[in-house]
Amino acid sequence: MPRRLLVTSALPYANGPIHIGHLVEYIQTDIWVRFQKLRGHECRYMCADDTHGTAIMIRARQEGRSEEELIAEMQAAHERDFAAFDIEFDNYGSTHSEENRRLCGEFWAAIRKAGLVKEESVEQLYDSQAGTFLADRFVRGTCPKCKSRDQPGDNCSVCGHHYAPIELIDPISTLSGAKPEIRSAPHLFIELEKLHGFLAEWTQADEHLQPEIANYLQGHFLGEPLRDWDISRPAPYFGFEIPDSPGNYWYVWFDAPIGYVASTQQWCDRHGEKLERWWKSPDCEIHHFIGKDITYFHTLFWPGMLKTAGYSLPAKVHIHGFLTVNGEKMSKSKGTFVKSRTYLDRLDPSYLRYFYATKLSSRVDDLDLAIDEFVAKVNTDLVNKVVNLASRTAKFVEKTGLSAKYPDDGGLFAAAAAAGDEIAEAFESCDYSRATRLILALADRANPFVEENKPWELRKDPASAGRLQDVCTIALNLFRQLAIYLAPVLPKLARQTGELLNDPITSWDQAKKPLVGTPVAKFSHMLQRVEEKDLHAMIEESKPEIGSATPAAANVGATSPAAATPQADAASAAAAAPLADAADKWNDPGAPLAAEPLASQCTIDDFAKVDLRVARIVSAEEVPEARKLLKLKLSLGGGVYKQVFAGIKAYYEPQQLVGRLVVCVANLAPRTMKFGVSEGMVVAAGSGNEAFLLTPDEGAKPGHRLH
RNA sequence: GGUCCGGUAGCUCAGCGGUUAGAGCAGGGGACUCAUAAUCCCUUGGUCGCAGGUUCGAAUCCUGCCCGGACUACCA
Repeated sequence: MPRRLLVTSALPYANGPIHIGHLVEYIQTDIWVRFQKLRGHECRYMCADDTHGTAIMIRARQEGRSEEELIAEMQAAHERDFAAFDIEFDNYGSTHSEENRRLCGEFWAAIRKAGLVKEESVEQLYDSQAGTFLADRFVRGTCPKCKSRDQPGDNCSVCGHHYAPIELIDPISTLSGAKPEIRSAPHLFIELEKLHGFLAEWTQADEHLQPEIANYLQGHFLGEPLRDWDISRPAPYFGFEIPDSPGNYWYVWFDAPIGYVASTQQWCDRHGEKLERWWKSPDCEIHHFIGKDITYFHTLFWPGMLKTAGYSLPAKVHIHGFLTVNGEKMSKSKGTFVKSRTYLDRLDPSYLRYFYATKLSSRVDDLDLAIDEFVAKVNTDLVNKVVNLASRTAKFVEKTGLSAKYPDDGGLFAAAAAAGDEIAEAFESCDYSRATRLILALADRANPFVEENKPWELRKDPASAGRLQDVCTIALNLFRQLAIYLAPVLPKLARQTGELLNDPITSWDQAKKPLVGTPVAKFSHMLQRVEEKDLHAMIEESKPEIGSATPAAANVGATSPAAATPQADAASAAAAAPLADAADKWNDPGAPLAAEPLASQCTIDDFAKVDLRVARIVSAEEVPEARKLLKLKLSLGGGVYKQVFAGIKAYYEPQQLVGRLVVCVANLAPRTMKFGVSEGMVVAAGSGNEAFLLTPDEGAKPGHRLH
């Protein structure tokens, strides 16, 4: 029984190009859509560019052109990239469309009618020079808590404190450099709390969400009253003006998800379909694929909007994690922030589609692209195993075509056909890593068959011509099964296989019945091996121009030789420890070392990360409620101070510490403790039940670094 | 600090109450030469993070701890 499925990916923002991180989602979704279509379901894939908001407005202004011109250019680039990666939307729209404007009005009217809208005045920073209110990202200033300068508009990078932009001391607009003023303006809010009961139920019911997400929402948001959602922005703003609130615009996150519906509307108009059949029919399943960063919008606001406006709720919101490269966050300076263009210049899109497939599961975990793993997977799995099957047999049957009757293969084809259900289940549940594993296991059975039947020997004897044709018919049918199962992941390989065997791949069930009697086309390579050097070149190309990073690197180099010596000494001393040394008349016992053996070796670079400084304790006080902590104020000289909570209450009296020099870890990430922020650490020797602070020799000054 | 996820072979992972813990890759040995230096056969390698508990039986369930990651921040 065919299902009706409407599938979406999150709308990419029109402010930047598509990169390999975005592609995790579009590839994941496209595989799922292609799988559903291959299974014979009525499935449509909708997406659009997300075009509204301050960022677009500002950028258009900076580039001296209209927003419309900017978003048209970005959209063309996005669509080109998606097409190059074989991501096939049924409709790709824009949130800046008449369909979307009309639907936003419809949703809005319903929300108004349900009594969910209220108006409140909001104070925001206003840049009178640029003539606009400032979103968080366009403001910098001094942190109201720790007083660090030049911090972003939402939270402090030094102490981690969160605040509103208007709390910043000496705020500066990053648009004009002007000092913004505080202005208040009326904003419209949706009172989401009125939908609390519905959302609490919906998020927990019927596996609409992955269990970890449902659980997270319950604990994180639904455990307390839902906050009102500020969905309007005063002019100037690039978006849709709210019909019953002139001068105010819908916030981009209001109109963006409605863009899913608007995109479907465009598709419907083109195909003579009714929107209701997709968005208001209980027979249609709506599936959203999104990244974990926008969970909040898609699992609370959006279902609330749909429910209120009388639209279908999602059958499932599939949430994925982020891409990391070589185990780290994508980084522009490391060149791992690879744009799809840069990738396409050097590599085959099939590689990335396959690699992501082998890494994706139904969970929200981040996904890592490790360069050597990428190369190994693509070459061994796809080229050496899968494509190799065709590559080593097709040319033997170029002249004869496939046998007219499928020969006895000892049950290989039937076994692979039977595996189809399990593979399909894995695709259905978005567990593509499992699907690809199951498929590759089939390839591992097909190659030995070729090995045992030696077509290269059969071809030498004209009397074996029939057997040769049979062996190759079997091998190519086993190959074709793999191509069918991999078709959602590798549409190009499926097309090539269809051409090779003169029978297009259009349905999952084709894997159940052997193909016989068709001509076989001349074989040409289906997929090139991937070269590791191309990946490295791609990463090099993604790095920004050489800039300010150089002095830092030189600095590290300069400290290395000096610091290398003590390390070498420590290592040799440790190695010599078991031997008696005549010069050592102290015979210190081995207990302390034995109690805490040496840590694993570290490099000089590792050591250089830790900035140890001489510091003076200028004040020390008890923290009455704390069992172990003393609150210390350390001076690094020149008026630089650090507040540190040290776990030495049991061993030192505060007054005996004041004035003395100690060694502190000066670049330790600040940590908010129960009694305040600790901005460093004082080093001390000792096991768990004793502590001895270190004091430098005479002459050391606060601020001296330890090398 | 809290919440969630994870820790199984050198690497990526499967197994998630029932023979002696598996696969692929990498490593070692051999075979083959049709194939994109591909393939095939054999093989080395593991106190399943640690410690308790439940059970006839635990990698698997429970508790505590340690480590890694994600999210979040006076807070579920």
